[in-house]
Amino acid sequence: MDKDLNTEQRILIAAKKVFTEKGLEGARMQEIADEAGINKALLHYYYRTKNKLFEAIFKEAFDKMVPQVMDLLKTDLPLFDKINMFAEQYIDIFIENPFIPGFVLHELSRNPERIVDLISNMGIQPEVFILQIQQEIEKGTIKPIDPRQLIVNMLAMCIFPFVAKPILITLIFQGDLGAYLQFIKDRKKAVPEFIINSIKK
Amino acid sequence: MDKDLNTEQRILIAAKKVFTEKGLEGARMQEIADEAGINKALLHYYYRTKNKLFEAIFKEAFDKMVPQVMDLLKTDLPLFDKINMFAEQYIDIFIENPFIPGFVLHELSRNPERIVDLISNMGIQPEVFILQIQQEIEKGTIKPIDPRQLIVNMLAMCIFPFVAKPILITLIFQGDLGAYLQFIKDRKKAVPEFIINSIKK
DNA sequence: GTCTATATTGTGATAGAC
DNA sequence: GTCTATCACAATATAGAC
Repeated sequence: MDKDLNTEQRILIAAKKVFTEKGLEGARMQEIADEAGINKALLHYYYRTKNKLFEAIFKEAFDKMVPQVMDLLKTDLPLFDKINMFAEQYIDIFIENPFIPGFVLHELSRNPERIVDLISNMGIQPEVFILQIQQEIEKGTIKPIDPRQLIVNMLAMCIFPFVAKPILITLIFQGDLGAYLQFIKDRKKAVPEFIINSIKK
Repeated sequence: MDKDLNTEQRILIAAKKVFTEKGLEGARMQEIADEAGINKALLHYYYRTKNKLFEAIFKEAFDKMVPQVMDLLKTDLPLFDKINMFAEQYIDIFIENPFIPGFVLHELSRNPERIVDLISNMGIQPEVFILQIQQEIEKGTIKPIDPRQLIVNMLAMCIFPFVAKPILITLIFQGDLGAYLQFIKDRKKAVPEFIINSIKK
């Protein structure tokens, strides 16, 4: 499996799989080693401790979760265009990495101090987007709304369906995985439509 | 601490605190014992294993997460009334139990088989609510929308702010916990308003 | 760099006195 | 019922040969 990749790459791929699915505490070094097709000792050779290996994976996951699409909100595109592109791009990222949202959210809850470090390095300031929303309200283009409520609603509707995947499949899709996946794809259009319907005058 | 409670009650309170904050894998029996003001052996006296104790806690948490408010959706109240009451009651539950959403979602992801058992016992059928939405659409009272998208949006906007608490506090509230809490309270009105604005004609 | 074998530690669980 | 002391095992981590 993946014979053309070097050992370190195989470790990172295996570790990402196991850590994102089971979390720091739930993951076993043995399982990561098996997944990578090597033995435990080699894991410690490349990354001295489990925590060091975890940090490498977590940072990568966090980068997927937070900054990429946030840059979009800082551009000078029209508001409705931003909302459309944001939902589409964000949901696409999670279709490719379905375990990332639950993983990052859970690990941040377990260890909130981490966030300050992670965020201070990257310039994620929602102020620009908030300002844009306020200006649209003043211009009378959209209905009055607390910009922070709007942002959290956007994040919630994009992220939640991945965090709640098992319960949604059972409760709403009667175990039909295909129906769930189609539903997720549909959300790339449905979510921005829902948002824009709510705020447009 | 809590000297008027008996040992079993103290164990359950302590276990709820530790399990919901750290999960099954992250929780330590020693920590639960300390929290309850007893020793490890006594935990095993009341609940033979860690898993048994966990199951007791998880079931209670799941009951808070899922059924209570779901009953509301089966009543014959007008649609907009339901949406208002649902958001208010659901968010109130999580204000009282802020760790429940992340806990339940994470543990269900780790062990999805559990869901079928848990749900089969309680009659949580979203069909009634879905039917009501479809009827309102046919009557022309609200805009056309996939009822499942609407339901997931409602759940997402109520639940997500609690799952993402640490990241929201840092990213949106610059570490101001009080602002976050006020924001959550405001959502009891803001969420149903956002939803109804989106679907009403 | 990669392996086998082993050391070390952490933690769930039990034995047995009171 | 509650405690102290201990066991047994699982899991991280290291030593050392190749």
